[in-house]
Amino acid sequence: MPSEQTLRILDTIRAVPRGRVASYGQIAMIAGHPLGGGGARDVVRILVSMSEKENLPWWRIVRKDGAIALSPGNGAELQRTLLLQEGVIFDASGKVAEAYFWTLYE
DNA sequence: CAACTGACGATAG
DNA sequence: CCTATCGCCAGTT
Repeated sequence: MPSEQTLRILDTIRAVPRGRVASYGQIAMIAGHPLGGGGARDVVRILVSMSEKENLPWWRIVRKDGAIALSPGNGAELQRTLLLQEGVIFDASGKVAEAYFWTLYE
């Protein structure tokens, strides 16, 4: 069974609005985890192991620089497609514009 | 129960 | 610009 911290992260991920993306560190921060890279690792672990079992919008999670974090051939193309379907645009370098990052204002 | 696994992020060189 | 290293630690096997 997931811990409370895990549940908080799962909940935070589910709270990302459609057509927006969030970074790992951002999720960790909102969920109340220590930053500096360590918190982001939590999000990674949770996504890797639980995104299939839980009902998570894992495709809305990207790296802080806007690039897709997945390795090519491991779902990266799928993630890009899913985001495009939600209206998220990628620039020439394959990154999401900062304007698409979830801001918590809504 | 021990070892392994990671889709990050900051920093230093 | 790039690579290397460290911090962080739940979940899976």
